[in-house]
Amino acid sequence: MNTSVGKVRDAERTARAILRAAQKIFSTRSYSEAGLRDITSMAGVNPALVSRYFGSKEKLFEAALSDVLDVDVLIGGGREDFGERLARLFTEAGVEQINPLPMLVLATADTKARKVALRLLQARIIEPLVEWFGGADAEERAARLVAVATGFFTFRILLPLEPLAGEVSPATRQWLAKTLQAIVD
Amino acid sequence: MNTSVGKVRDAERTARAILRAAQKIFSTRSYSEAGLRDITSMAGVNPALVSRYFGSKEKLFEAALSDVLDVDVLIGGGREDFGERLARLFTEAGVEQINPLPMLVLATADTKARKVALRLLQARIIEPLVEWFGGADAEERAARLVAVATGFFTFRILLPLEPLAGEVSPATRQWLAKTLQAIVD
DNA sequence: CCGTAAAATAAACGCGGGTTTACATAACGT
DNA sequence: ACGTTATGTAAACCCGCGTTTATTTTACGG
Repeated sequence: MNTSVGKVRDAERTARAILRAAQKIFSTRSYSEAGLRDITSMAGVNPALVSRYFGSKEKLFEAALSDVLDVDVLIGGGREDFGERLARLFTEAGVEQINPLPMLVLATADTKARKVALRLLQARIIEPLVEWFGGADAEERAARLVAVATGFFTFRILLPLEPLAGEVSPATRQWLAKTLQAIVD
Repeated sequence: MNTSVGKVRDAERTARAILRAAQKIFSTRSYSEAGLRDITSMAGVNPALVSRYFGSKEKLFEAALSDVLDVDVLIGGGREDFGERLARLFTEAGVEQINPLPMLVLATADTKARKVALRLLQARIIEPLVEWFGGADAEERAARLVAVATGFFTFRILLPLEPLAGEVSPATRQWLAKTLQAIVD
């Protein structure tokens, strides 16, 4: 048993370090621009370990995205303030933190990442969302929600368009809240 | 003067052929996945001609996107049926045709293409749109519009999410029209 | 202690990318 | 008609990528 910190040899710890680094990198760079050497150097390990612990770059991406996708931040509250809550979440989320939405948008570009993203999005977000919405048009509502959220984030983070990038004005936040709330009602 | 069709040597014609092929390819594949050899083979010419006629892949992308971006399809009509008109445009546009929206979304992934896309979007779409909107919050309205349109198209074409991909239901089209119209009013 | 297996590394491999270079061929002025 | 220039091609170059292989280093049970 080793209780010291630092450069101990621990497979689990190393795999986690790679996963965390991958999540950070994949949140800012596209699948093809995010080099395995970038990720592993951020984690402080050798590129070959990706093969060992995750099998391939694609599998690593899947693990990274899957670990980040969490529907509870969306539906973990009442339906009344749904729009307000999500609008606050989306406008306050910084660029620097790990975020599933940029990862999703960035994934749309690469064929491999796109397949993985669509599958995970369906299973981890859409399906619970449909369950939560209920009703005949639940699928449509869920799709509208992710579409608006993704579009908003695209121009807030990836293509920083001035009124949306940086600090979001109260007016735009209100518009976002209203638009999202309309999807629920 | 050569009036025959086919394999005549005409620099302008060749450059146009490359540009058209580039627009098609860049509408379906990301900047990094769209190989110059794919584009030039579709145009029926040699890859080296990209260097000659456009300077670089990045310049070719810029020319291709610039040629396709057209704000008139957005503002070329009355304000009353703005939402309806755009909703019909966005839901009827097929995957196969050249389309600026997929190009934009796909461009967000690559660093080089992103810079070009943001600059062109600003100059060719946002600014005329702001002019057309008028008023104090014109920038905000323009940004909201492109955000919603882009989000919608992301899940309609690139990440084909079922209720949005393929044939769009009347309910969703109505929702889109209403959402877009609310941005104008 | 020591030997064995796990963990991590270093270096190379194969491949495809954009781009450049050298060469071939068609068009056009004189 | 011919030589010059524009146009197009073929092949190579250089680079970075994901991945594999061979080797070194650490941990742990006997």
